[in-house]
Amino acid sequence: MSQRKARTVKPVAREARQVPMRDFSQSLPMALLRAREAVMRQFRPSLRQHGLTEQQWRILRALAAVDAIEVTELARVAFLLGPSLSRILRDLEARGLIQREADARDLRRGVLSISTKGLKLIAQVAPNSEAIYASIARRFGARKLAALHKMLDELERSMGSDVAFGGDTDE
Amino acid sequence: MSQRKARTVKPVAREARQVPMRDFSQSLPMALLRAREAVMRQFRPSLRQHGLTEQQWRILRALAAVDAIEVTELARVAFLLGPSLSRILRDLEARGLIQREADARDLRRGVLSISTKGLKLIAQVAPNSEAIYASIARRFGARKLAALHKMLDELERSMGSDVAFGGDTDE
DNA sequence: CGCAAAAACTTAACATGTTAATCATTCGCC
DNA sequence: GGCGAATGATTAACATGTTAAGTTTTTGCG
Repeated sequence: MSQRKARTVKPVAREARQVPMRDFSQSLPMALLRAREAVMRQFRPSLRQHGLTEQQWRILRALAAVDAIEVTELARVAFLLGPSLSRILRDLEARGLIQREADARDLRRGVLSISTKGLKLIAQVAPNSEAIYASIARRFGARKLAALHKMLDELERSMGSDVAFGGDTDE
Repeated sequence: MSQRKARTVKPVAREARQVPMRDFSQSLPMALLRAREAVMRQFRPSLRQHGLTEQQWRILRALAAVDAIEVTELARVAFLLGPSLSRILRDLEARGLIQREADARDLRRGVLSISTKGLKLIAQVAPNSEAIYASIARRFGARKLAALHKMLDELERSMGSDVAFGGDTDE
């Protein structure tokens, strides 16, 4: 037991593990992740039945709300990074769910719109999706839901669009 | 202008696009995603400087808080799916940041612990990370932050561990 | 004992997240 | 007009999310 080199790896002793960090349970990103996952777990099966991922669904919904939209603007609205959006658009276009053409005034810009087929798919998924949302609002409470939305919005605003703390650059 | 087949794809007319869905701005998953991203944007650069991803950091923190832990339990605590965890553990072990051995009583189970090297890395990152967290708490308000945590926890609980609404199975 | 079912991981396969690099087009300016 | 910088979008490369399938070891039980 007092050998200098143990045959099996031994955990570092508790006294040596004292690390200057708050507990995991107080991690804000973790709390947000857990809450979001709990909500998405309700929606995913329904979307999956229709062959859609969460992100694809976001894009279709965003397109259904407008006449046409540019790629960059869609990325902003659907909250997706450019590279992810590029890949998904390629797929959705191949499936005939969306249409795309170049902006005549600026050939760099792509203009997107939803297709009739895409609209039909939305019409199929929407009722179920709305029912799930209603169920969530009922269980959690519409009042509290509104309050939560407000706080999340405030949190986002208070972070600003920049990074607030540089810290030890160290190199 | 009255040709039956336009040479360029035309957006579906507005009247035909009326879809039975609430607006994007009221999407709870979207609000949670945006808030989380706003927060994570503060932490990512610091983690990145030390060659860590968000998930790797979660694992190291979780390991630092205990003597040793099984893979499945770590997945639960760090909120990662098994396959993701498997990959990350392989990488962290190769980098010497964690240790692993098999449970002598049940060879299926892997027992993990953080290494001295891992602890040193945590000690390097933690101060910056804590400073960022403090900055967030200060900007958003400690009171509001606690209230938000409470609501997120309640939301998660109200979703339950199951899916509450079956919906149109349809096939 | 022996063997089918369950449990704990891991691997596989494909979609998305994330940053950096690249490509094509347009803009600003001389 | 022409050319370097800026812009819009895509591609590349690697990490993780997500579901299904596979592997190894245990369990439960006839």
